[in-house]
Amino acid sequence: MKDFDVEKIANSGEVFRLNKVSDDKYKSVYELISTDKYLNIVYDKKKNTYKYSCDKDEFKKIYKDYFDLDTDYSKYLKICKKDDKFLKDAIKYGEGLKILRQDKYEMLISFIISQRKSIKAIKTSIERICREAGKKIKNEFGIFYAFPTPKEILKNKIKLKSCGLGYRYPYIIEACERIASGEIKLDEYDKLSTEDLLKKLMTIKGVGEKVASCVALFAYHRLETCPMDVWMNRVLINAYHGKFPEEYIPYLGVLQQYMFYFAKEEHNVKKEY
DNA sequence: CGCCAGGACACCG
DNA sequence: CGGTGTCATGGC
Repeated sequence: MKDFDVEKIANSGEVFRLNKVSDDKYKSVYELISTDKYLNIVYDKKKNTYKYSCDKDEFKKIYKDYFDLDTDYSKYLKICKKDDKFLKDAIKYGEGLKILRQDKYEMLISFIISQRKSIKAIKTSIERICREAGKKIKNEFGIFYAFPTPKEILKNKIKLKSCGLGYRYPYIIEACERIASGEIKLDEYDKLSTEDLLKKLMTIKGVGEKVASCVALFAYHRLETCPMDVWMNRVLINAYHGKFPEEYIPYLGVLQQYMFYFAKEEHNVKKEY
């Protein structure tokens, strides 16, 4: 399936608990843990198909939406300007990427952790807090750990100090306190405009514009939000002379995902664009 | 060993 | 408002 590529999504920096666990000539196996749910995904290389460990009802109810499978991304990507070689190459390179609909709370904590860390380091840090504070999941594939709820994080404060969180530790504790107390209701932010959503998220200590944008894009599916990290800043300066074209703005978050993935994987931002 | 990582914040002018 | 130093720690 060229319009849905789990391998690329797993490496795209928008989801941190989707990982390849085995790979041979015939198939690749991936594991996804989202909140407290486990999904095993087998990609058949010959048939070019995916097989999932859940039943069809659950897939339809949860994962179709989670992976945004009903959306034809060509409607976003066709706004690429004809003379925009960088985006054209990025779209081709990133074919199969999706903007997922992930859990709001999990994204918030994950991206607070993400600041000044590599994607690899983010993943290990998240796995550690899940192991220290998350519920144990046992199934036919093994033993896994759910993403801890705010209460579970607060209950295991001391253990979390050994998870490589560094200076982000107090940020996470405070965010969890405000969510657990009911002061912050992430679900209610659904009805806010994107501008107000970002403002609300940024009232949380440790959440600046970049982290708020990631949460808005990857959890609230605000496709116009464009997280600007070190890679996207290089893209903006080197390929767009400091300004993205106006017509990109409604879907800049989607386009950004292809640009980010292309730039990060190929390290080619400085070359010829 | 040094450098960078999907940055935020306090402080400054 | 925009610019600067500082903040822990893992990966490479």
